[in-house]
Amino acid sequence: MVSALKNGPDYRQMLREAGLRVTPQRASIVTILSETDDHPSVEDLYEKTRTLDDTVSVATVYRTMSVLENAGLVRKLVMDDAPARYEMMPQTDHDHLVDVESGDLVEIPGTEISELMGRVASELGYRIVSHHTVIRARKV
Amino acid sequence: MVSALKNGPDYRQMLREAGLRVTPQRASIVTILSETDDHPSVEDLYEKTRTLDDTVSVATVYRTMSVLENAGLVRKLVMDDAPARYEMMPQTDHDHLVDVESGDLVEIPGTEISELMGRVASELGYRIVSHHTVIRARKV
DNA sequence: CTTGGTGCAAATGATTTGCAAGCCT
DNA sequence: AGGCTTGCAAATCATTTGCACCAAG
Repeated sequence: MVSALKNGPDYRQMLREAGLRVTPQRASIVTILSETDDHPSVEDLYEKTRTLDDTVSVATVYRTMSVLENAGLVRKLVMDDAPARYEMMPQTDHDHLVDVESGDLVEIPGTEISELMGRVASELGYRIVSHHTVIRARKV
Repeated sequence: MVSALKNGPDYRQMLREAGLRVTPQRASIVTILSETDDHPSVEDLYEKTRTLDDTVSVATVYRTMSVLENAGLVRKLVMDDAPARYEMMPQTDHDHLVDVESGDLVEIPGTEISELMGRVASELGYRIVSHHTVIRARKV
């Protein structure tokens, strides 16, 4: 999952295709977010990105996440009481579950939940823009 | 839906049964929240409650919501970008949808969504504690 | 060049908290 | 009486923004 090239052209291209300017900061942030398998907060992302590129500021991480979210490249996970977390927009849709004991974020594979939501919303005359669902659960 | 008695003993009792102290502030806040059919934010709640009892402070509304949530008497709806909203814990379960145009909060009747979540979570070895699901959607 | 991006620090907005006084049980 | 609650104001936390400078296209 880890690319050999730091800041490889793949990420730059992804940005360019979305019609966004490619800055070194954006490339670094996307690199870090892409190669991480947990769901980092802005603060996490900031710290990790800094090890790769120390010109990045927190403000830029916030701004970048916002831009990427609007471009549909990343998904924001709104938490109940903790700062938001982010993931690259998944190709295989899934939902999330927070382990209330550990705080871990577990991915729920499968697309059933959002399909059902879409169906139910359309019965009310709506089309889903996004659904920010976080399930709090405890190990059995 | 609107009770004749302001601050009726029904709400005081509801608090007492939950093992909570009954203060005039709590009674007022619960009265307002119970008799409202939208999903007020703390600020909304504070303003409305003030018309009934001007000794209430915002801090107390926050503290009361927190206490009531822990007692399982109210449900907190975590929004994406706006302050949290609250509703009395519904007997008939339902989910929520935010109209991204108007900001309106629409209730999605039915229990299918949370049933599916529960089923899917249990496949991962979890039992749901709570799920705060808010769907952002746009009118068709 | 020109527009948009960035760092820094200050500003904002929501929610929390320390403290002294007051009320519920 | 004694501990939980409250109001007030100050504090915290996450996120946003103004501004002067810099860089991508």
